[in-house]
Amino acid sequence: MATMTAEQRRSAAKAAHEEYMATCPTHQLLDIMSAKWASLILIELAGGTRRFADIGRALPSASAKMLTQTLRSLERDGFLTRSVTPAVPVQVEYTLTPMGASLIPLLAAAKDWADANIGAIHSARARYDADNA
Amino acid sequence: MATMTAEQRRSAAKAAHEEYMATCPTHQLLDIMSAKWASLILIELAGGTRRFADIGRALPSASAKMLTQTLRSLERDGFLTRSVTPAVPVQVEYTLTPMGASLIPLLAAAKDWADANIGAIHSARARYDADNA
DNA sequence: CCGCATCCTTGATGATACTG
DNA sequence: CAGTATCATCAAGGATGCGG
Repeated sequence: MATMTAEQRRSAAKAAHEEYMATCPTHQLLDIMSAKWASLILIELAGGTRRFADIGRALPSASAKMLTQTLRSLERDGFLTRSVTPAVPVQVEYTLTPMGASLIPLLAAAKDWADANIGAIHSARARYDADNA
Repeated sequence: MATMTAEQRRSAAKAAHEEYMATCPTHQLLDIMSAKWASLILIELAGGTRRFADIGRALPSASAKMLTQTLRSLERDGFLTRSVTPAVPVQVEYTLTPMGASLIPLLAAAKDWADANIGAIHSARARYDADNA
């Protein structure tokens, strides 16, 4: 069989697309930012260096485990730095890197759009739900 | 006991923060956009009206189920409209609403940032993994 | 062609308890 | 203070089959 079946073509297209998805910069960024606490942490750090407990107080609904996990992930990707001060008790401080800081305007733009359109979204949602009651 | 215990204060703060999270426009937008296929669909529709099967071909790695689910969700929130042409077989077309279209520049900004910084992210990741080997 | 229903797997999140 | 470890939960996503 020198030619591919329709099935094979679909399969190849799917594999190629998955490959693309895995490397697409935009999609990778979306993945990073869509972590439940990532954007909140970046916004908190936009106000300056913070200690672990400070972040915990700013985000009371996040468990310590999730804070650690998200902070580690953001550190790994170069959005922030973690510095430990050997004292008793230890002090750990988190600070945005220049790259992390450069993302703040994007978050601000998202906030502006959200503030401007959230009303319309809620209206659309209510209308949709009413029409499909 | 006229005053709250430390435990009660923490609990209250947590409840208040969860309330805030549920109403924060920015966070709601992040929720919508972080649906695995939402941004890809919006980008595809930015090129004009598309039929269901067209979108499926553009995103081969998405199952039909997820396409339907994501499209419904975006329709409900007013990002796009769905119109059915009663024929045999039926034709279903999806088009961005003005609000949906207004989100495209934001996605473009995210893409620009991602393209500019994805290299740095990968470097940071490699360095982090090497340091913690 | 389009989409719903069902079953199932898996990763993300949370609660709790313990350590340097 | 700043985690780590473990267990439990739950919703998102994927596979498959049927129906208008």
